[in-house]
Amino acid sequence: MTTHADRDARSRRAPLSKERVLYAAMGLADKEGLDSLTMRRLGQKLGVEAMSLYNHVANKDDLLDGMVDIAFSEIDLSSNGPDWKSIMRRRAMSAREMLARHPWAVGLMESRATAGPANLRHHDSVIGSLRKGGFSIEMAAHAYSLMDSYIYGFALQHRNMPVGARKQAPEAAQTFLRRFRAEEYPYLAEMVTGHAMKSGYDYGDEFEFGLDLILNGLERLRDAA
Amino acid sequence: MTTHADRDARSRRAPLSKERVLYAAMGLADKEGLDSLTMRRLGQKLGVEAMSLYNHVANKDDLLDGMVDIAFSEIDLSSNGPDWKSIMRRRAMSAREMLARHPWAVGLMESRATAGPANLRHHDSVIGSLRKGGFSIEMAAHAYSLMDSYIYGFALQHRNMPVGARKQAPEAAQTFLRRFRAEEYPYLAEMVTGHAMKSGYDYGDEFEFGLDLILNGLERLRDAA
DNA sequence: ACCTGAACACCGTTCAAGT
DNA sequence: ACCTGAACACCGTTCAAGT
Repeated sequence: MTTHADRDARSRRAPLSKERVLYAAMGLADKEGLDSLTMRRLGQKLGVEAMSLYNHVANKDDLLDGMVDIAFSEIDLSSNGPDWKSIMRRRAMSAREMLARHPWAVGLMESRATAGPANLRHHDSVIGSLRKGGFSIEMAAHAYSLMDSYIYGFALQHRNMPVGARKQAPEAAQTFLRRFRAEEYPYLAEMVTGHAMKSGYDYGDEFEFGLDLILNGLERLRDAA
Repeated sequence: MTTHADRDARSRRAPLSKERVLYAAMGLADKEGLDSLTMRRLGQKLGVEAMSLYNHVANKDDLLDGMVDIAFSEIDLSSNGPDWKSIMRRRAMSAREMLARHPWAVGLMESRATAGPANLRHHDSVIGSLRKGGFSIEMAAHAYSLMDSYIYGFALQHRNMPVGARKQAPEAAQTFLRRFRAEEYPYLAEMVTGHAMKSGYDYGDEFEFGLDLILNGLERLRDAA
């Protein structure tokens, strides 16, 4: 039965478009996780039957591809800066923020076979910054592979942490410790109690240590060449 | 209807066990991808109905947890070696090989909340090697985070490459180039044509460049402390 | 103790039918 | 042109019933 309220809600809502579908999907995945993103739930969120979505995306893979490309477009690529290093540093920090905002993105990259336009633009911009910074093609390939492996790997590790460990390390570490006898894993126990359990510890802070080690190493190699 | 052949096959087969279920699941995921690993297909492979599997694993998550822990146990942790650096290098290379053998493993780590015994043993061994090598707790935490982010991130990147790019780069790069006009992404085009398309190029070879840069950087910081 | 068949509540996706 | 309802072939998982 179609009530007046239904009809009102339907006429009031903005018309569907691929863009609206993609942003609604991102919002759902951000808030409730990628598992909660089903065509039926997404349709429900948009006040529409699941089948209507197929008027705007070819299928679920197309939906996921679109989401990933939007995520890519959120990374800061501005190439004004004193040198390649500061540009790469800003990009890396921005990528990490994006991956923290959209925890599903790192897991989704895996299966996306075809890179979208934002992704291609991203590749081009990064390689361009390195080349203009004096890197040879080979060195630019090395550098890019290294930086992105670190960025995405860090996001993966961060995401795998027991939820609590990201913000309130101490409590999480305690429940963690309870799971095994300290004698069995002495070094691990030492690290948990003597480091991760300290208040104020946030695994996210580890990012800049590795990033700077990598950027400094690349700088050294570039200068030597 | 139960035929003689059915009965024979069933009596001939080894009795099911958690171990057999886990190894069959790994074989299926290795060969046909994680998407192909369904309880029904796994049961079929073992000559059993899907429901029988629940006698040996609590549910699918338990199955995946078990697979991940076996994968972890395949990483070489032997701690004989001249120094922390060579131990860490061998571990990293071994981890990368494991992740290449089991491409599903890196994607699965994401959702595994509870680390298995092999995983905990792994953590303890790595931290132990670093501590014995003269790293402070803080530096060991930095180093571990950096190395593993790189290892898993590299595996993720490697897995995301279009299939062909892993072995036969030139063909893959050509079809890649056909997808966009070179003028639009000049630096990307330069890299593809001038680097990735060269015969003999294998993205997997990039791993050691980054690994050694990281290990050398860590060594420098350790020596300075 | 282990395995099975039927059933349940979900998926993504198709297709003819509505407006 | 866009949306819907019913249907299809799949999932993971349960439960009572078989041996």
